[in-house]
Amino acid sequence: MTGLKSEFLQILTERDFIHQATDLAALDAKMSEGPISAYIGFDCTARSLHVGSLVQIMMLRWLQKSGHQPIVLMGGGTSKIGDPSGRDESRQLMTNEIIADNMAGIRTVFDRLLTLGDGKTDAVMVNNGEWLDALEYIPFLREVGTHFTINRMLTFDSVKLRLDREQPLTFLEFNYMILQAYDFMELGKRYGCALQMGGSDQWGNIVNGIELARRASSQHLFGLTTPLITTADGKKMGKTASGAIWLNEDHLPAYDFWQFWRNTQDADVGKFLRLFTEIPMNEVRRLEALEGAEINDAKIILANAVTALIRGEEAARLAEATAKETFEQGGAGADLPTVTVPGAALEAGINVVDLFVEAGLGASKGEVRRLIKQGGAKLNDEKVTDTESTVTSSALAGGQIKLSAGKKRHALVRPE
RNA sequence: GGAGGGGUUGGGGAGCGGUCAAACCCAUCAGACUGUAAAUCUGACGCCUCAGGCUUCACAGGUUCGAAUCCUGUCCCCUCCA
Repeated sequence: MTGLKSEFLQILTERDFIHQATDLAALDAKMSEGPISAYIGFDCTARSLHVGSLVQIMMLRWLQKSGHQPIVLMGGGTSKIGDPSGRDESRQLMTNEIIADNMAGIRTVFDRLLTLGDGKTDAVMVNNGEWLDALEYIPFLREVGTHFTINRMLTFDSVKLRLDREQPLTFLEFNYMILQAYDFMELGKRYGCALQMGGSDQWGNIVNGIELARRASSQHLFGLTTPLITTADGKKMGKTASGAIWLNEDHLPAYDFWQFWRNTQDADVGKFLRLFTEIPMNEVRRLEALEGAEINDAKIILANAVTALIRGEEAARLAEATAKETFEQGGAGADLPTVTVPGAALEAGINVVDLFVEAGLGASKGEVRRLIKQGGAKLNDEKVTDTESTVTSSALAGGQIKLSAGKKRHALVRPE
């Protein structure tokens, strides 16, 4: 993997972004000659992307930083079909309104991380609905359909997996890979896009696009995939108890986002620093070499860097300060989740159990009772022992009450 | 269209008239140990007015003192044949 000339590919190699690539040498030559355009497709099945897409986003960022043009392809058209890759079951079909709304939400991340505009290396956002929605069936079949054999399509993992498990795969979904291939060809024609990147599960789709473009429009395109990012214990990254780690603030508060990175396992620190931050490699190597409790410093740096990138410097600072105050000084940081209760109600006294549920530290009263019985519930850092006890305004400390469920989950209650 | 098999608490999956809020595994949560890590150990894991009560085993009825378990109908899924 040595001897690469282009800055972009050097960075990607050094930071372990590359899993597979088609003709890396030729791509390297092309990229070191001058700027190219490259794209990554994103599904718009939700209003926000989550950390699962972060590797791809970082790649686009590096691409732009090293002087090339990123194209963010929003799957407005393909979201109406649903990628069967990695899915056992068909996705629900989405309406135009939902898709448009989702695209707007997703856009906010790219606004922050890429420079979008009209300049030579300014990123562009494109919706594949632009060309897919207007396709005419017969002409499409004649232009594109002739280049695909069913024999070959059946060998692709996304298809094979479903068939092997004897699960239904609709004709609609079966067409997904053809449309994605078509996307690549169209982007090549319209924007001079020469490279598609994506997760390793996209390899088949990407290769299809390259072949289609070669046969149907004589373009020479390239593909590159990232490895599947798993945590050290082999789990898919980005899932926690409370759900996905969303990139958008309105889906997941910055404090929780920061905590996610702070709680990275030791073994993953180096990998995450490489993939999700722009910290120079010599610094990364130093940080990942830290041992014992010292590696916690590296985790804080990781959390700060990623949070600053995705949510802004200010959000990162606030989250770190709150964490410091809460965990190291046993206090209550300002950025903790806060719930307000009517002053009068607090005056009269609220049952502890109810208060915990109110604060979102338990899904049901039963859960909170259990928490208390097991000694995991704290009020102003004192263990709650009685499920029947009542909390009144006398518990206010500095105008607020701090509730804790276990060591990591905290919330503030304020009267209003 | 015909013949079978099946739908159980987040996932997987037992149970097949009472001893069933329902084994076990995973996930999750808490406690201990730690470093807001991992591993390990312990406990919990439907809801509530919690030593008691209530609602659950696709849905609607029925049989029975008593049903997740038996019967009938409906919906959904799978396999095989056409």
